[in-house]
Amino acid sequence: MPTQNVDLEALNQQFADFLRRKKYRNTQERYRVLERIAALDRHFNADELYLEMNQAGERVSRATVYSTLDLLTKCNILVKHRFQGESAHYELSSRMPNHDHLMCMECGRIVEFRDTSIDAIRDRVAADLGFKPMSHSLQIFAVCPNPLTCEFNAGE
Amino acid sequence: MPTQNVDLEALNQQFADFLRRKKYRNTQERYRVLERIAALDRHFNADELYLEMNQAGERVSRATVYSTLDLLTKCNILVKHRFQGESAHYELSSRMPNHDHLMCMECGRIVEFRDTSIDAIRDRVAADLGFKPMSHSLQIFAVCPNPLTCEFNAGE
DNA sequence: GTTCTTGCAAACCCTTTGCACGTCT
DNA sequence: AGACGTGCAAAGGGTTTGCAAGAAC
Repeated sequence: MPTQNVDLEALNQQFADFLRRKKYRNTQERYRVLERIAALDRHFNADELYLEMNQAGERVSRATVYSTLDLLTKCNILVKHRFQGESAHYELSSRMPNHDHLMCMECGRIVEFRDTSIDAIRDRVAADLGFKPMSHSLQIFAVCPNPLTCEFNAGE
Repeated sequence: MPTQNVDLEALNQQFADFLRRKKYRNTQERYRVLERIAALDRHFNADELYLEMNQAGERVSRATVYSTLDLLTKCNILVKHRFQGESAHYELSSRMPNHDHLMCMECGRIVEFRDTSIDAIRDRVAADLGFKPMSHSLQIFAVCPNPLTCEFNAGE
Protein backbone atom coordinates (compact mmCIF):
# COMPACT_ATOMS: atom_id res chain seq x y z
CA MET A 1 0.00 0.00 0.00
CA PRO A 2 1.62 3.26 -1.10
CA THR A 3 2.17 6.15 1.22
CA GLN A 4 -0.81 8.46 1.17
CA ASN A 5 0.65 11.96 1.01
CA VAL A 6 -2.44 13.61 -0.30
CA ASP A 7 -5.84 14.23 1.14
CA LEU A 8 -8.06 12.03 -1.00
CA GLU A 9 -11.18 13.36 0.63
CA ALA A 10 -10.30 16.92 -0.31
CA LEU A 11 -9.59 15.87 -3.88
CA ASN A 12 -12.85 13.95 -4.12
CA GLN A 13 -14.65 16.99 -2.82
CA GLN A 14 -12.94 19.28 -5.29
CA PHE A 15 -13.78 16.90 -8.13
CA ALA A 16 -17.39 16.52 -7.01
CA ASP A 17 -17.80 20.28 -6.89
CA PHE A 18 -16.45 20.58 -10.40
CA LEU A 19 -18.65 17.81 -11.78
CA ARG A 20 -21.74 19.33 -10.20
CA ARG A 21 -20.88 22.78 -11.43
CA LYS A 22 -20.37 21.53 -14.97
CA LYS A 23 -23.33 19.12 -14.84
CA TYR A 24 -21.18 16.05 -15.43
CA ARG A 25 -22.11 12.77 -13.80
CA ASN A 26 -20.56 11.17 -10.74
CA THR A 27 -19.40 7.89 -12.18
CA GLN A 28 -17.47 5.26 -10.29
CA GLU A 29 -14.82 5.21 -12.99
CA ARG A 30 -14.01 8.89 -12.55
CA TYR A 31 -13.51 8.54 -8.82
CA ARG A 32 -11.51 5.35 -9.22
CA VAL A 33 -9.13 7.15 -11.58
CA LEU A 34 -8.70 9.99 -9.12
CA GLU A 35 -8.14 7.57 -6.25
CA ARG A 36 -5.42 5.77 -8.13
CA ILE A 37 -3.72 9.03 -9.05
CA ALA A 38 -3.76 10.16 -5.44
CA ALA A 39 -1.81 7.04 -4.55
CA LEU A 40 0.91 7.85 -7.09
CA ASP A 41 3.60 10.20 -5.92
CA ARG A 42 5.08 10.97 -9.31
CA HIS A 43 4.58 12.06 -12.90
CA PHE A 44 2.65 9.63 -15.06
CA ASN A 45 1.14 9.43 -18.50
CA ALA A 46 -2.25 8.16 -19.58
CA ASP A 47 -1.12 4.75 -20.70
CA GLU A 48 0.88 4.08 -17.55
CA LEU A 49 -2.17 4.85 -15.48
CA TYR A 50 -4.37 2.69 -17.69
CA LEU A 51 -2.02 -0.28 -17.43
CA GLU A 52 -1.50 0.13 -13.71
CA MET A 53 -5.21 0.22 -13.00
CA ASN A 54 -5.96 -2.80 -15.13
CA GLN A 55 -3.08 -4.81 -13.69
CA ALA A 56 -4.50 -4.01 -10.29
CA GLY A 57 -7.76 -5.52 -11.39
CA GLU A 58 -9.69 -2.28 -11.88
CA ARG A 59 -11.23 -2.50 -15.28
CA VAL A 60 -11.20 0.95 -16.85
CA SER A 61 -10.88 1.66 -20.54
CA ARG A 62 -8.31 3.89 -22.15
CA ALA A 63 -11.05 6.18 -23.38
CA THR A 64 -12.24 6.72 -19.82
CA VAL A 65 -8.75 7.30 -18.53
CA TYR A 66 -8.08 9.95 -21.17
CA SER A 67 -11.44 11.57 -20.64
CA THR A 68 -11.05 11.66 -16.86
CA LEU A 69 -7.51 13.04 -17.04
CA ASP A 70 -8.91 15.82 -19.16
CA LEU A 71 -11.57 16.63 -16.59
CA LEU A 72 -9.08 16.53 -13.73
CA THR A 73 -6.84 18.92 -15.61
CA LYS A 74 -9.72 21.27 -16.32
CA CYS A 75 -10.57 21.52 -12.64
CA ASN A 76 -6.94 22.04 -11.71
CA ILE A 77 -6.50 18.86 -9.69
CA LEU A 78 -3.88 17.82 -12.23
CA VAL A 79 -1.27 19.75 -14.14
CA LYS A 80 -0.52 18.54 -17.63
CA HIS A 81 3.02 18.84 -18.95
CA ARG A 82 4.02 18.37 -22.56
CA PHE A 83 7.72 17.67 -22.69
CA GLN A 84 9.77 17.44 -25.84
CA GLY A 85 8.95 14.41 -27.91
CA GLU A 86 7.06 12.58 -25.22
CA SER A 87 3.47 11.83 -24.44
CA ALA A 88 1.61 14.17 -22.10
CA HIS A 89 2.59 13.81 -18.46
CA TYR A 90 0.36 14.61 -15.51
CA GLU A 91 0.81 15.17 -11.83
CA LEU A 92 -1.22 16.38 -8.88
CA SER A 93 -1.15 20.16 -8.59
CA SER A 94 -0.86 19.75 -4.85
CA ARG A 95 1.97 17.26 -5.02
CA MET A 96 4.93 19.52 -5.35
CA PRO A 97 3.97 23.15 -5.72
CA ASN A 98 6.26 25.51 -7.55
CA HIS A 99 8.35 22.90 -9.23
CA ASP A 100 9.40 23.18 -12.83
CA HIS A 101 11.72 21.52 -15.30
CA LEU A 102 15.03 22.21 -16.95
CA MET A 103 15.95 20.11 -19.97
CA CYS A 104 19.36 19.64 -21.48
CA MET A 105 19.25 20.37 -25.19
CA GLU A 106 22.14 18.01 -25.82
CA CYS A 107 21.05 14.88 -24.04
CA GLY A 108 17.42 15.39 -23.08
CA ARG A 109 18.05 15.06 -19.37
CA ILE A 110 15.25 16.58 -17.26
CA VAL A 111 16.00 18.23 -13.92
CA GLU A 112 13.28 19.32 -11.52
CA PHE A 113 13.72 22.47 -9.51
CA ARG A 114 11.75 24.76 -7.25
CA ASP A 115 11.68 28.50 -7.42
CA THR A 116 8.97 30.31 -5.56
CA SER A 117 9.48 33.60 -7.37
CA ILE A 118 7.85 32.10 -10.45
CA ASP A 119 4.58 31.87 -8.57
CA ALA A 120 4.68 35.58 -7.85
CA ILE A 121 5.26 36.34 -11.51
CA ARG A 122 2.51 33.99 -12.55
CA ASP A 123 0.03 35.65 -10.20
CA ARG A 124 1.01 39.15 -11.21
CA VAL A 125 0.91 38.46 -14.95
CA ALA A 126 -2.47 36.76 -14.74
CA ALA A 127 -3.88 39.60 -12.67
CA ASP A 128 -2.53 42.19 -15.10
CA LEU A 129 -4.26 40.41 -17.98
CA GLY A 130 -7.49 40.07 -16.02
CA PHE A 131 -7.28 36.34 -15.39
CA LYS A 132 -7.40 34.20 -12.28
CA PRO A 133 -4.17 32.19 -12.09
CA MET A 134 -4.45 28.46 -11.55
CA SER A 135 -1.13 26.81 -12.36
CA HIS A 136 1.79 26.95 -14.74
CA SER A 137 4.38 24.88 -16.56
CA LEU A 138 7.86 26.29 -17.10
CA GLN A 139 10.54 24.57 -19.10
CA ILE A 140 14.05 25.94 -19.22
CA PHE A 141 16.21 24.77 -22.11
CA ALA A 142 19.90 24.71 -21.37
CA VAL A 143 23.08 22.74 -21.96
CA CYS A 144 25.59 21.09 -19.67
CA PRO A 145 28.89 22.93 -19.37
CA ASN A 146 30.55 19.58 -19.98
CA PRO A 147 29.01 17.63 -22.86
CA LEU A 148 30.66 14.45 -21.64
CA THR A 149 28.85 14.62 -18.36
CA CYS A 150 25.69 15.43 -20.25
CA GLU A 151 26.14 12.54 -22.64
CA PHE A 152 26.72 10.22 -19.73
CA ASN A 153 23.47 11.28 -18.17
CA ALA A 154 21.62 10.76 -21.42
CA GLY A 155 21.28 7.10 -20.58
CA GLU A 156 18.29 7.81 -18.38
CA MET B 1 6.87 40.44 -49.85
CA PRO B 2 6.73 40.19 -46.06
CA THR B 3 8.49 42.63 -43.82
CA GLN B 4 11.95 41.42 -42.99
CA ASN B 5 12.32 41.98 -39.26
CA VAL B 6 15.12 39.56 -38.77
CA ASP B 7 18.70 39.49 -39.90
CA LEU B 8 18.77 36.53 -42.26
CA GLU B 9 22.52 36.78 -42.67
CA ALA B 10 23.06 36.46 -38.94
CA LEU B 11 20.76 33.45 -38.81
CA ASN B 12 22.48 31.78 -41.73
CA GLN B 13 25.79 32.37 -40.02
CA GLN B 14 24.54 30.93 -36.75
CA PHE B 15 23.16 27.90 -38.56
CA ALA B 16 26.34 27.42 -40.58
CA ASP B 17 28.43 27.51 -37.41
CA PHE B 18 26.22 24.91 -35.83
CA LEU B 19 26.30 22.61 -38.87
CA ARG B 20 30.06 22.84 -39.06
CA ARG B 21 30.48 22.23 -35.36
CA LYS B 22 28.26 19.16 -35.51
CA LYS B 23 29.66 17.96 -38.84
CA TYR B 24 26.33 18.18 -40.62
CA ARG B 25 26.19 19.13 -44.28
CA ASN B 26 25.29 22.48 -45.79
CA THR B 27 22.35 21.47 -47.94
CA GLN B 28 20.24 23.84 -49.95
CA GLU B 29 17.08 22.49 -48.33
CA ARG B 30 18.22 23.41 -44.83
CA TYR B 31 18.96 26.98 -45.78
CA ARG B 32 15.73 27.29 -47.73
CA VAL B 33 13.77 26.21 -44.69
CA LEU B 34 15.55 28.77 -42.54
CA GLU B 35 15.01 31.49 -45.10
CA ARG B 36 11.30 30.83 -45.25
CA ILE B 37 11.04 30.84 -41.45
CA ALA B 38 12.85 34.16 -41.27
CA ALA B 39 10.16 35.65 -43.50
CA LEU B 40 7.40 34.50 -41.12
CA ASP B 41 6.67 36.78 -38.23
CA ARG B 42 4.58 34.35 -36.23
CA HIS B 43 4.23 30.94 -34.65
CA PHE B 44 3.97 28.05 -37.08
CA ASN B 45 3.93 24.29 -37.07
CA ALA B 46 5.78 21.85 -39.28
CA ASP B 47 2.93 21.12 -41.64
CA GLU B 48 2.06 24.78 -42.17
CA LEU B 49 5.63 25.43 -43.13
CA TYR B 50 5.71 22.41 -45.41
CA LEU B 51 2.53 23.46 -47.21
CA GLU B 52 3.58 27.06 -47.46
CA MET B 53 6.92 26.21 -49.00
CA ASN B 54 5.43 23.81 -51.50
CA GLN B 55 2.67 26.19 -52.49
CA ALA B 56 5.38 28.75 -53.11
CA GLY B 57 7.00 26.31 -55.48
CA GLU B 58 9.88 25.25 -53.23
CA ARG B 59 9.84 21.50 -53.26
CA VAL B 60 10.83 20.27 -49.83
CA SER B 61 9.60 17.09 -48.23
CA ARG B 62 7.93 16.79 -44.86
CA ALA B 63 10.80 14.66 -43.63
CA THR B 64 13.26 17.42 -44.41
CA VAL B 65 11.09 20.08 -42.82
CA TYR B 66 10.80 18.08 -39.61
CA SER B 67 14.48 17.26 -39.60
CA THR B 68 15.52 20.85 -40.20
CA LEU B 69 13.17 22.21 -37.55
CA ASP B 70 14.82 19.83 -35.15
CA LEU B 71 18.27 21.10 -36.04
CA LEU B 72 17.18 24.73 -35.80
CA THR B 73 15.75 24.06 -32.37
CA LYS B 74 18.91 22.32 -31.24
CA CYS B 75 21.03 25.31 -32.19
CA ASN B 76 18.59 27.68 -30.50
CA ILE B 77 17.52 29.57 -33.61
CA LEU B 78 14.02 28.32 -32.95
CA VAL B 79 12.06 27.76 -29.79
CA LYS B 80 9.66 24.85 -29.79
CA HIS B 81 6.42 25.14 -27.85
CA ARG B 82 4.09 22.28 -27.06
CA PHE B 83 0.70 23.72 -26.28
CA GLN B 84 -2.23 21.75 -24.98
CA GLY B 85 -3.64 19.34 -27.53
CA GLU B 86 -1.91 20.84 -30.50
CA SER B 87 1.01 19.98 -32.70
CA ALA B 88 4.39 21.44 -31.85
CA HIS B 89 4.71 25.14 -32.61
CA TYR B 90 7.92 26.93 -33.42
CA GLU B 91 9.11 30.51 -33.58
CA LEU B 92 12.36 32.36 -33.94
CA SER B 93 14.11 32.87 -30.62
CA SER B 94 15.02 36.34 -31.73
CA ARG B 95 11.53 37.25 -32.83
CA MET B 96 10.05 38.37 -29.56
CA PRO B 97 12.36 37.77 -26.64
CA ASN B 98 10.92 37.13 -23.22
CA HIS B 99 7.44 36.43 -24.38
CA ASP B 100 5.38 33.63 -22.95
CA HIS B 101 1.83 32.35 -23.02
CA LEU B 102 -1.21 32.35 -20.79
CA MET B 103 -4.01 29.95 -21.67
CA CYS B 104 -7.58 30.09 -20.48
CA MET B 105 -8.58 26.72 -19.04
CA GLU B 106 -12.20 27.35 -19.93
CA CYS B 107 -11.98 28.34 -23.56
CA GLY B 108 -8.43 27.60 -24.67
CA ARG B 109 -7.69 31.20 -25.57
CA ILE B 110 -3.96 31.92 -25.71
CA VAL B 111 -2.60 35.32 -24.68
CA GLU B 112 1.00 36.34 -25.26
CA PHE B 113 2.78 38.48 -22.70
CA ARG B 114 6.23 39.74 -21.89
CA ASP B 115 7.85 39.70 -18.50
CA THR B 116 11.56 40.28 -18.31
CA SER B 117 11.91 39.00 -14.77
CA ILE B 118 11.42 35.46 -16.06
CA ASP B 119 14.71 35.72 -17.90
CA ALA B 120 16.52 36.53 -14.71
CA ILE B 121 15.01 33.53 -12.98
CA ARG B 122 15.83 31.31 -15.92
CA ASP B 123 19.45 32.39 -15.86
CA ARG B 124 19.81 32.04 -12.11
CA VAL B 125 18.18 28.61 -11.97
CA ALA B 126 20.28 27.28 -14.82
CA ALA B 127 23.45 28.62 -13.25
CA ASP B 128 22.55 27.11 -9.88
CA LEU B 129 22.09 23.72 -11.51
CA GLY B 130 25.33 24.06 -13.45
CA PHE B 131 23.77 24.57 -16.88
CA LYS B 132 24.12 27.22 -19.53
CA PRO B 133 20.68 28.75 -20.15
CA MET B 134 19.46 28.97 -23.75
CA SER B 135 15.72 29.61 -23.79
CA HIS B 136 12.52 28.76 -22.01
CA SER B 137 8.81 28.14 -22.48
CA LEU B 138 6.39 29.25 -19.79
CA GLN B 139 2.68 28.55 -19.89
CA ILE B 140 0.37 30.03 -17.31
CA PHE B 141 -3.00 28.32 -16.91
CA ALA B 142 -5.76 30.61 -15.75
CA VAL B 143 -9.43 31.39 -16.18
CA CYS B 144 -11.34 34.48 -17.19
CA PRO B 145 -13.10 36.25 -14.34
CA ASN B 146 -16.15 36.35 -16.57
CA PRO B 147 -16.84 33.00 -18.26
CA LEU B 148 -19.13 34.68 -20.79
CA THR B 149 -16.34 36.88 -22.04
CA CYS B 150 -14.11 33.84 -22.11
CA GLU B 151 -16.64 31.77 -23.99
CA PHE B 152 -17.05 34.55 -26.48
CA ASN B 153 -13.36 34.58 -27.13
CA ALA B 154 -13.30 30.84 -27.55
CA GLY B 155 -14.30 31.24 -31.16
CA GLU B 156 -10.72 31.86 -32.17
C1' DG C 1 -37.09 6.68 -19.56
C1' DT C 2 -33.82 9.74 -21.13
C1' DT C 3 -29.33 11.33 -21.34
C1' DC C 4 -24.65 10.83 -20.41
C1' DT C 5 -20.68 7.68 -19.93
C1' DT C 6 -18.21 3.58 -20.82
C1' DG C 7 -15.75 0.17 -23.51
C1' DC C 8 -13.94 -1.43 -27.56
C1' DA C 9 -11.78 -1.02 -31.79
C1' DA C 10 -11.04 1.57 -35.56
C1' DA C 11 -9.78 6.02 -37.12
C1' DC C 12 -6.96 9.96 -36.73
C1' DC C 13 -3.18 13.11 -36.65
C1' DC C 14 1.46 14.26 -36.06
C1' DT C 15 5.86 12.57 -36.47
C1' DT C 16 9.37 9.17 -37.55
C1' DT C 17 11.41 5.59 -40.40
C1' DG C 18 13.14 2.49 -44.38
C1' DC C 19 14.80 2.46 -48.64
C1' DA C 20 16.32 4.13 -53.13
C1' DC C 21 18.03 8.11 -55.23
C1' DG C 22 20.47 12.44 -55.12
C1' DT C 23 23.80 15.71 -53.21
C1' DC C 24 27.71 17.33 -50.50
C1' DT C 25 32.45 16.87 -49.40
C1' DA D 1 33.86 7.56 -54.41
C1' DG D 2 31.93 7.61 -50.13
C1' DA D 3 28.94 9.26 -46.71
C1' DC D 4 25.21 11.81 -45.59
C1' DG D 5 20.63 13.99 -46.72
C1' DT D 6 16.36 13.95 -49.28
C1' DG D 7 11.88 12.36 -50.88
C1' DC D 8 8.28 9.32 -50.76
C1' DA D 9 5.12 6.46 -48.69
C1' DA D 10 4.34 3.48 -45.17
C1' DA D 11 4.68 2.63 -40.25
C1' DG D 12 4.42 4.21 -35.63
C1' DG D 13 2.62 5.96 -31.24
C1' DG D 14 -0.43 8.68 -28.64
C1' DT D 15 -5.02 10.30 -28.55
C1' DT D 16 -9.74 10.76 -30.17
C1' DT D 17 -14.01 9.01 -32.03
C1' DG D 18 -18.33 6.19 -33.42
C1' DC D 19 -21.37 3.14 -31.93
C1' DA D 20 -23.72 -0.16 -28.95
C1' DA D 21 -24.32 -1.43 -24.19
C1' DG D 22 -24.59 0.21 -19.48
C1' DA D 23 -24.99 3.51 -15.62
C1' DA D 24 -26.56 7.96 -13.68
C1' DC D 25 -30.13 11.07 -13.12
